[in-house]
Formats: sequence, C-alpha cells, structure tokens
Amino acid sequence: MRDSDEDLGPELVPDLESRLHDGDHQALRLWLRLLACTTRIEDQIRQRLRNDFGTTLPRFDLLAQLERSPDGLTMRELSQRLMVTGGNVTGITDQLEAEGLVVREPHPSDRRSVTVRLTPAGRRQFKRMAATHEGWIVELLAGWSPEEKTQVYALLAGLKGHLAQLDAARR
Amino acid sequence: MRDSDEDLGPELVPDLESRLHDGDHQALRLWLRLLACTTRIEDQIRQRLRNDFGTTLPRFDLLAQLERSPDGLTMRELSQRLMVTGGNVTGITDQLEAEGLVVREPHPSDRRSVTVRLTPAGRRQFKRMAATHEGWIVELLAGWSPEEKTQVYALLAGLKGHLAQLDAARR
DNA sequence: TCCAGATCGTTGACACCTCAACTATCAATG
DNA sequence: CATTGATAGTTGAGGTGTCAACGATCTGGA
Repeated sequence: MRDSDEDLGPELVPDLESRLHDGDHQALRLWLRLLACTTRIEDQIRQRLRNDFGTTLPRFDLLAQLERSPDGLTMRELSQRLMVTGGNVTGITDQLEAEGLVVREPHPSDRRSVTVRLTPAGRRQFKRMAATHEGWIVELLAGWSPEEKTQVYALLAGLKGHLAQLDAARR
Repeated sequence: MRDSDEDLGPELVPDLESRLHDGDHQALRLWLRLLACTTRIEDQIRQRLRNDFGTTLPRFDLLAQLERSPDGLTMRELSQRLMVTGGNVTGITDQLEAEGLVVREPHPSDRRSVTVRLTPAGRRQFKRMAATHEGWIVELLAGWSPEEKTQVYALLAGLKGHLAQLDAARR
C-alpha cells in the first residue's frame, strides 16, 4: 500500500482526507475520515429534506425535539439539546412560528422564559417527514451490518464519555 | 437499562440523542450519536483555532489543502477537496488573499481558471498552526485506545465506500 | 469555421451559526 | 425591602454555507 488510502471502492474525487501527508498520525487520519463520512451523510439529508419537503435540517431538528416533549421546551432547553446558541434558536423559532408550526407561550412560573410548543399542524408536518427521514438514515448507514452498527455505537459511547470529561474538566 | 442511554460517564445535558424515542431504530440512534461526537470535536477545534490563532476552521482547511499541493490548486479542485461549493471557496480565498496568505495566479493553459497558491507567509502561518492542531486531535480522540482507533478507522472505510457507491449510483 | 454545450469562477440572495451586548426578570443576601 | 449577581431571551454584526444566474472560456462536431 503505497498511498495514504487503502481500497475504498468507487472513490472518485480527493476529499478532506487528501489533506494528509504520508507521515501523518493515526488520530489525524481517523478524524478526517470520521469528518468526511459525517459530512457526506449530513449533506445528503439536507439535500433530501430540501427536495422532498422544502425544509432544512435545523428546522427539522427543532421540530423533532419538540415532538419528544409534548409539554414544550424553553428556548434554553432547545439550544442545549440542539447544541447551538440561543440567538440561533431565536431565529429558527421565528420562522417556524411564522409558518404556524410552533407557538411561543408564556412560561407559567418564570416571566423571563418562553415555552415553545408544537402546533397540531407542526406535529402533522413532522410526522409526515420523520418516517421518510429514518428511511434515509437506514439507507445511508447500510454500509454497516447490524453487528458493525452495534460495534460502532459502543465505540462512540467511549468517545462521547471522553469528550464530556474534557468538557467538564475545562471549567 | 431503562432509558435510551447506557452509562456515558459525566454527561450533563440532554443533547441531540435526546431526540430519540424508546422504540427508535438502530440506524437512527447510531447516526445521532455519530453526529453528536463529530459536532463536539469540531466545535472544540473551532473554538481553539479562534482563541489561539484568531482564525477559523474553513480558512485553516483551505491552507491545509494548499500546503499539500506546492504547485497550487484551482478553485474547482479546492471546492472538491473541501467538499463545499465554488461560491464558498471564492469568499474564503478572497479573505486569505487580502491577508496575504495565498495568491491567485492565472492558469497557464486555461484562461477561465485560476491557480491558488500559498505565499511564504501563508506557509509559515500554516506550519505554525498545524502541529498544535494535531495535538488537539490527539487529545480529543484520546477516548479511544490505538487498537480502537484502528478498528474505527477500518469500519469507517466500509461506510465511506458505501456512501461513494450511493453517490455514484445517483447519476 | 463556427456554433452548441460544457466548464470555470464570480456574484447576489438567503439560511445558518457564533459572539457580544442588551433588557427583563429571578433569586439570594443583607 | 433593596441590592447584587445570575439567568432567559433577543438583537446585530460578521463568517460560513447553499443555490441559481451569469459572463467568459474551452471543446467537439457539423
């Protein structure tokens, strides 16, 4: 094997991994490959959400979080769960509210806070997309057998724990 | 185990994975965990590039690609390698050129095309950052042993091949 | 030769995202 | 109570990203 890539099948175009020198180290190679895979999948999802439903990934994600929480979520909870800033959630919520898919309601006990809730139309719209969306994920991850999926899932648990520790230590 | 999460150590806040219902399927769970891990690492890199070097990830990535190619790259090659659109590369190149880190040169044989090349200052600047950057990656991926890294790297090769096939089939 | 179709890079409109600053409110302490 | 410090949400500026439209150029075939 003379190059930085083993056989990856029908690879057409040099992508992020082509950043690598021959002497680069394991962690960097792994990171770039991880990033390339994740980005490719995410781009596919974005494209299909746009083509099939005329919506975007952040909007879909926000609806998905609300669908999980029938009692609604505050802006703060949304920004934590979506792992984005509050300012960002404000903008996306504005749009979804304008489209009639969510509503802002005053928080019962804290006048600073707002509860965001799915409208019936929002719930309908989300349910319509969710099943299709899961089909896409299944298709895109079909490169792994169920056993491999289990394996990766477990390995990622280890990484996730490590990252949370780093995060916690940095305070 | 009564919930969708096994023990992940010091997890503080419900994140993307909290989108899940108990009945959701393997592929979706796996995807959300994969995305959460990648996003967390990427955010760390962005933050540190900003704090330590006053730059951004896309700028760093573009420099990295050029550093790999001493003869320069066309805008098209850059956009393929970075997996972003041409319009995006135009903007980032504009900035790096204004900062004196890259130059646009006329392409020798195709007057439509432009060759982008690292300036000496750009090369210096990149080298200064690259070593530190790799240290961050090593730190962030330290949740995996070398054997686990090898394992994940191989598993990702399978996924990447599958995605390339899907991509190729869709034409 | 010349022309039809492809390709290269740029532009403008718009969505997404972060950060920092700001207002309003809460909560704890004296 | 009154003050102080923290927290909830919004706003505005600026970088990042997409898409669609465009002008310039290349290319292959009538």
